[in-house]
Amino acid sequence: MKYQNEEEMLQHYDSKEYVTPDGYTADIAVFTIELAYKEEYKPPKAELKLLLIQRAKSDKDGEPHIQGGKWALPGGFVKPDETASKAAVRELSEEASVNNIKLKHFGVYDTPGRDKRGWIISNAFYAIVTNDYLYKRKAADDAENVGLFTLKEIDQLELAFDHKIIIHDAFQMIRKDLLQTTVAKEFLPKEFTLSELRSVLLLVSDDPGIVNNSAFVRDAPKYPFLEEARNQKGEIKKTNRTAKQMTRMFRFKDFQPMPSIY
Amino acid sequence: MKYQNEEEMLQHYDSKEYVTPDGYTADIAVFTIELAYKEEYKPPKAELKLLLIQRAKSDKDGEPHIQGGKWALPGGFVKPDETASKAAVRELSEEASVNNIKLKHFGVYDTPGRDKRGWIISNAFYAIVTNDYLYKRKAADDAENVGLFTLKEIDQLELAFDHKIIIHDAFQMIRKDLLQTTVAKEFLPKEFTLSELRSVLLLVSDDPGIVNNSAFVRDAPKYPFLEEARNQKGEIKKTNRTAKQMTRMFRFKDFQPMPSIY
DNA sequence: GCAATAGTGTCTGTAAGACAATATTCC
DNA sequence: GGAATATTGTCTTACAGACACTATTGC
Repeated sequence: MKYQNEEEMLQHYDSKEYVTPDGYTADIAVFTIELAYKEEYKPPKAELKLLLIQRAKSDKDGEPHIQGGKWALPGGFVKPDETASKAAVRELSEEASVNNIKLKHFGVYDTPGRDKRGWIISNAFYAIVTNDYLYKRKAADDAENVGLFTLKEIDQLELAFDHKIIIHDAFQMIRKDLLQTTVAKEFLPKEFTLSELRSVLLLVSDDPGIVNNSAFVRDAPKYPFLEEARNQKGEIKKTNRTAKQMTRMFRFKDFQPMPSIY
Repeated sequence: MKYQNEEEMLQHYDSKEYVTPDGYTADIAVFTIELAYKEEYKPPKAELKLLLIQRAKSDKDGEPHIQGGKWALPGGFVKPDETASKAAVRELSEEASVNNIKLKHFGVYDTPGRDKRGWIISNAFYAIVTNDYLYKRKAADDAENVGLFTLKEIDQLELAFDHKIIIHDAFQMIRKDLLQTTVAKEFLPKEFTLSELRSVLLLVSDDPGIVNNSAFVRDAPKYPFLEEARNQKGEIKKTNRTAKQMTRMFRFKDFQPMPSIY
């Protein structure tokens, strides 16, 4: 027996005796809903868009960049002292100047050959940012350009690596989560009107309980995860940003419902 | 410019210029429901259990094994020519002689320091096997022992790495999926009685629509993802394995419902 | 007053929950 | 007949969907 105990064995453990991955990356599908208040006193028209960056054709030394010119999800290599999730936060800040956002992991992409550089594993996250964050965005070091695209527009683009697949998965995931969890709140201001919430939900559902406006306003106040926004005096807050008539504002309560098919 | 194009650049790309992970593993939470038909003509009593292996204290050369003696999820290193998902299938077959099962990825565990051997990333899957598969199980090379445990029992065990966290996540995930998808079918034979389905659902829900037997049998036949099992003559198949009285059998249709909180 | 959104009322059919009653069958 | 599960029936209340109607307000 060469080693007496686990401590000693660990000192002799050398991972390079085995084949190890060549890289570990985090890619982020940054969703935003453009709540276009085109006219005053109108409920917004929502559009679900994804932020993509166009990869630079070459780096600062003039070397051609892998998959240069193609559009891609923001992301990059995870450093050994961080989790993929932390790397995602860092990359978003570096590449797209996007901060303070909600992240959720939704998949791992590790098909051999997906990246010509070698055995590279990608963790996919989706993030949701409200529109105003994106106004502050700017292209950074290895991003030539940044843009917002609908799923339809993305299908026309040439995408890097297997990002088209990742993006389709991301859209499916956000659709599911919008209906089964309260993530819709990430697309909305803290306090919102029912027509704003409804315009977000209409992106992903044609349930009559949502489409039918009367039914929606009748039932929404009863949802266990919503409550009316009130001021110090206990009065319901109102706004007229979606209609001439002042309308109630709501907020999400800290309650996670568990819908069931049974 | 050193390189003329992407081909040439790739030839010179050397991942070892960067720090890369020391390992990429797949761990599998193998669930099974023991449908104990203790007495004849009784609906089964269901218990949700997880398969764990006890890590060998040392390998065949007598070297101490990392985290030897502790209980752990079956799993192991992913090879460079496979996906984590494929590795999971292989490991299950090798370590626990479990084959032909449904796998679902549910998380990545990459907190620095989670494995003393270095920067090791684990993909977590859950798998569902019906009871009979497990009767064929046997401990293999680096597993000293194999056992089935309830969540309560697991909390008493000493577990390797961060497997206790992974296991808790796995139980949460299976609970959610049982209620929001049709995975329940993986715990059941292809054709089952309503009391068998109900005993599975009772593990994770106290919804009155499930608890109340009359309500359950009244509504279940109307679920869009269930249909009566019929023979060639078009008659509803029946069995008396859960009661003296013959009872209808059902099967899952190929329909994925999308429950909603709105 | 018009247009547009917010919110309420009405009606009908169906679903949910509780629970009673009946049916079947092995022993 | 008894025990145990399966299945149907009853009743009451709640909810869903459709849609008409009222309210508010800037122009």
